[in-house]
Amino acid sequence: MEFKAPKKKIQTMADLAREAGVSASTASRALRNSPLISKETIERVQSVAKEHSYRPHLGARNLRLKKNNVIVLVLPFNYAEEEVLGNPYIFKIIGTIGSKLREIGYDLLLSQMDGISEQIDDRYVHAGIAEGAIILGRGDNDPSKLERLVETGIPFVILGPILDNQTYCSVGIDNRASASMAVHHLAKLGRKRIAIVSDNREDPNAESYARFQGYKQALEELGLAYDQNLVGTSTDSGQSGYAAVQQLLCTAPDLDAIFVATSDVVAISVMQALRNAGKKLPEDVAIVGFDNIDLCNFVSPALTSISQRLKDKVASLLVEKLLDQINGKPAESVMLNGTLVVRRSCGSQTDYPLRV
Amino acid sequence: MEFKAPKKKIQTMADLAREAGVSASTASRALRNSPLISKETIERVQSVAKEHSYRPHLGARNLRLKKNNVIVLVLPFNYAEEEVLGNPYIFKIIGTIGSKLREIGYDLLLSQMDGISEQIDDRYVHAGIAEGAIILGRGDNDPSKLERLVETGIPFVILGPILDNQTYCSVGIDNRASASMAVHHLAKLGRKRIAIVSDNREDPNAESYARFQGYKQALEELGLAYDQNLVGTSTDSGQSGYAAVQQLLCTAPDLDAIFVATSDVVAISVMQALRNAGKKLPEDVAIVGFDNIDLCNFVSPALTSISQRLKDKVASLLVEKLLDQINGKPAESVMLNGTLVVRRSCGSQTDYPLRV
DNA sequence: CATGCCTGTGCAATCGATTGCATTGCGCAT
DNA sequence: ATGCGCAATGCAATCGATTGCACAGGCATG
Repeated sequence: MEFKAPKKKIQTMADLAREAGVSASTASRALRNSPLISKETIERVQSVAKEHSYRPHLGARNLRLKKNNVIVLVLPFNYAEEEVLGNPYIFKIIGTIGSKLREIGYDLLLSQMDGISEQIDDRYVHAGIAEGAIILGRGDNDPSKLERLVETGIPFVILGPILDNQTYCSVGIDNRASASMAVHHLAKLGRKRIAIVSDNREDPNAESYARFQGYKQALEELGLAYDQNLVGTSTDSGQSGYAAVQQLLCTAPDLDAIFVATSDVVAISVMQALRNAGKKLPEDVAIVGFDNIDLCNFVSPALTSISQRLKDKVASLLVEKLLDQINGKPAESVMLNGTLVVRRSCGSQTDYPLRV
Repeated sequence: MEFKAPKKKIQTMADLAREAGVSASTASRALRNSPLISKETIERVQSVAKEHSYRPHLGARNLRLKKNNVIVLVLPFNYAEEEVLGNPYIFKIIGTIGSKLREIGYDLLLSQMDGISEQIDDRYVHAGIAEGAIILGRGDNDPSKLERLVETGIPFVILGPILDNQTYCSVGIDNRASASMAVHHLAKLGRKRIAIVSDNREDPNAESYARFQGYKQALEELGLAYDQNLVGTSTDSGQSGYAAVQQLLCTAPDLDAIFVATSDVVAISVMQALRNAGKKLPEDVAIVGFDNIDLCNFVSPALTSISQRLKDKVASLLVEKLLDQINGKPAESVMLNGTLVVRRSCGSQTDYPLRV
């Protein structure tokens, strides 16, 4: 509350105006280079402002203009908990979204929420704190919550798959096609007993469901039989890869490839578990992960993974679509294709070489 | 701008007051359970408010109260760039800080900045957007910038080491002591040729400098000679571990341990590089990293690392110290001790066992 | 000389919630 | 019956920037 002012306290527009010998309205216009004001006045006001390093109070401006240039970024899961591990991916997206928003003069409010819908409305948008929301994934939320959020008229976009009949805008990758691609690749290497590790949600709206469908679809296209014994279960935590491997080696000891549909972090623990069990990678078992995090390059063997082209594309699209809505334009959902980045866990010889 | 109101539009305090048959001031007091207002009126106003799901406009309230319940979290490096990789650690801290702030009714604004000082002041605090700042590390910033920030009177805390004569509050771990601990542990395993990989900043204020000092101090205490050939250089990126190993194997082919002072991610790539060079881990070379990220458990061999007890301690302290300042209390810097988490990269046999 | 127009500037209202002070009405004591 | 005090409520100012409208002065034109 108590600042030591440099000389005289120029805190408000009125102070500034007094110092420059004009009215507050003139000062305001002068700072914004209004054509209504004479050049001399503009220069004088601006130089006084600079001298006293005056900054307009944005809270007051926002109130008057009914604007605020803030969007809220919602993490539906609790990232303070252990599951953080799963997502260098999300972190990158957050950073990129932040940069994009800054470019266009918006600030980013970070929020962790469980019950998505009402809170965004009550606490941020209707409260005049933010103009819209970017939601990073549906988390465990019932899709109906998002439909209710639509009814409030709040602009928002969500990162995630497109559901049937959804009336809002989402940006996501085509999980089904990406998963299929992974399996096709493994088959091309000659693998016949291709397992999947997935978190196996029943929910047809979950990403893992789409990935699982892609797995089955690929098997069918390849003429391979779907075998329940080749299906392993994991959560999002690194440790859960161990359990999945333990299970799979029991039900299908002859497996020769695993598509870890959950995430790269789980895939890394899967590889570790396989090694502990005496398997040679990639000779005995080939692995494909999901997300293409940077660490894929630095584990042994380097991990083949599906890249979601996150950095530019996803973040820009989220921001762009949200702004369209804020500006009253309709925004349609987008589905991106993943790409497969092949590394040595699939027999590629392209690991970083070390010349000694 | 154009919402479809449920029935009548109750957007402002005045609307609500009209609907409840009272004045705006009474309505305002009623919502806040003022003892000045009769019980019946309070109930009536609150029920009307609930019925129309009225929410006060926080921007207006903040303007009036000269408050805003927002703090800005500053990432001094650009996390949108590749270096993100280095820090699952930072991400966890952000999540935990967010939770702590929410508990006490504060929101968190995320900001990426290069020139720290002026921007925080101009854009956020003096502009009435935020009440204070938590700065996650000094980045490449000149310490004088922070001293200038002190002069503005803005409440802030910084995550990082305590510098000599610094007049603001910082929370950090004792890098020197932690590094020393790592080296002592390696020596206890019988290693004699202990190398260090560090980003080797000249800057005596850098964390890496303190860690390097700890390394030298430990060698001295142990009666081991400091050897320039045992010093490798890395940046923060995973890839840089490869170069460091290449260099070290050339200058000191007889090394039997490496303390990777940069980060665990670099340590993981160091291990990978060593393996590619035909070294057996941990038999030929023992490794200790820094940060104790979750992945330490899931690489092979599991990585021994220094834990910064980040989740609770660091985040709470940052928040607590900042709030003290906002409330006018002085806040003193704190230095925490790291702890060494021993895993198999140092010969421990405590990796996750797999029972098949 | 009077009217009109244009350039610059200031007044006052506005955004929405809060709060010091004034006001009303009622009960109780003198 | 008059006055005092207290409980409830409303009025109006406030936070700080913005903007529609009114107004002053200068110059040119009929």
